[in-house]
Amino acid sequence: MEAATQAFDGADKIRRAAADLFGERGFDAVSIAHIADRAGSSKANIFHHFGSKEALYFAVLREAVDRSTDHFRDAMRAELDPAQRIERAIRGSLTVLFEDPERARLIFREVMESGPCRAEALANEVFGDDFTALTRLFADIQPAGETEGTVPPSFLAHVLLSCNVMLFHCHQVLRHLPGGEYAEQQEHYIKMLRDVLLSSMRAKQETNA
Amino acid sequence: MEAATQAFDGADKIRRAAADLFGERGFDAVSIAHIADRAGSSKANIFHHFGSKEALYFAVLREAVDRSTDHFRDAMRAELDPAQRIERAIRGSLTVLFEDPERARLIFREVMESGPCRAEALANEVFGDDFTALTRLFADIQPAGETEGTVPPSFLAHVLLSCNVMLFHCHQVLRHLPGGEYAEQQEHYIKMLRDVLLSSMRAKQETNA
DNA sequence: AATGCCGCTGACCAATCGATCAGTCAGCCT
DNA sequence: AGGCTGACTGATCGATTGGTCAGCGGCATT
Repeated sequence: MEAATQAFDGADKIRRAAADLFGERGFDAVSIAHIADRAGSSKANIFHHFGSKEALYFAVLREAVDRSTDHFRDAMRAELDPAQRIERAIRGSLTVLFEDPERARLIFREVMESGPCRAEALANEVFGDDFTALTRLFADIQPAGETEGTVPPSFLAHVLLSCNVMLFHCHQVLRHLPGGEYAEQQEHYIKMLRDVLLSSMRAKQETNA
Repeated sequence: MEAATQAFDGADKIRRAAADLFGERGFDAVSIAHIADRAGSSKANIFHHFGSKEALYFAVLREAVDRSTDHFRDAMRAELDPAQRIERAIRGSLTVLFEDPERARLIFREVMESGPCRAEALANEVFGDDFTALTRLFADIQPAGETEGTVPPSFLAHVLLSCNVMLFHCHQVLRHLPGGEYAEQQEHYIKMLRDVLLSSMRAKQETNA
């Protein structure tokens, strides 16, 4: 029965429950019993499908990463004027974060905690493509011939992603800060960040020491 | 004996061991036994001094927060030209993060995980003053009379803090990204972020929808 | 009908968790 | 000397942890 979807089989229900719980509370704060309970399954069944808690965590992480990059890539294909393309990139990145918060938290925790060993693998195999795409967007928009003495595109990508990630993780705190109303007005936030990025691209650099 | 400092008493050794471990691995991944071991004390003694694991965590957190705000406040007193004052603010915030990484991680985890309930308290009692000070710095620098239609100072504070926090937490990943060399050249990074902030202040806003 | 496989389970394991306990020891006040 | 306080400890508690195992029932194949 339930022939319509095989995506609702036991292993997948476990994966989704684990993704939610790991995202909310982190690896150590979540027990196999919790996951089994939320998935409507048994502890033993989790080990039957995934072998260990760590293996389940990695399975969930890999799925989250794959899904995120797909969303992100869709978000910036349009060929519009610079301001609109930047807006689109900001909104796209923001959408990736907010439409699946648990998974976003999962990934960021991994980035935070990864030592030098796993960091390089994460950079190459996980975030490299998206960061490169975003960098290229800024490089394309930059007025031709004016690439000397300006803020490099990769740094603008850093600014965009940093502001978005910070807004995502801290908006509950930001909205209570004096002048932090932007944390609740997403469209307003997007326009302000767009202006910051645009003006940074156009201005010539301060060159004093 | 050891009359020079009473800061080396048992409770303080426990606090410092706990700060290191909680910062490295988070609340749930650290056990009382670990802390007692690192502090050269006993499990029971920790409960004698702090009552519970949660109480110890809060004690550590409060101390970390107090120390951070002190450092941050020192970092931007100078009265220089705008570019130098911004540079100073960036470097100050960066110093707070990197000179005591465990404590910085501790605080950021708290911000990430705090639900709506504790978020307001954190904003008012912990980060409010620093954020306000930073916002005022940008407001002061802004060319007088040109405050209309520009990016508001509080958003520039958001940009500054976001970029620094991201650099701090993710620099192991960032340095392996294409164009991410800035993650290892702190002075270069500071100058680029300064340029972004300066040009954002000076430019007039895009006003299209 | 008998077979083997697979998704799944309850009972169970040793280890570890946070927390409590009675009790030791050193220093201080009277 | 005697009483008291506070720092400190080893032993131990019940609960929970990640993980194991024998076995159940349904389903397809032979």
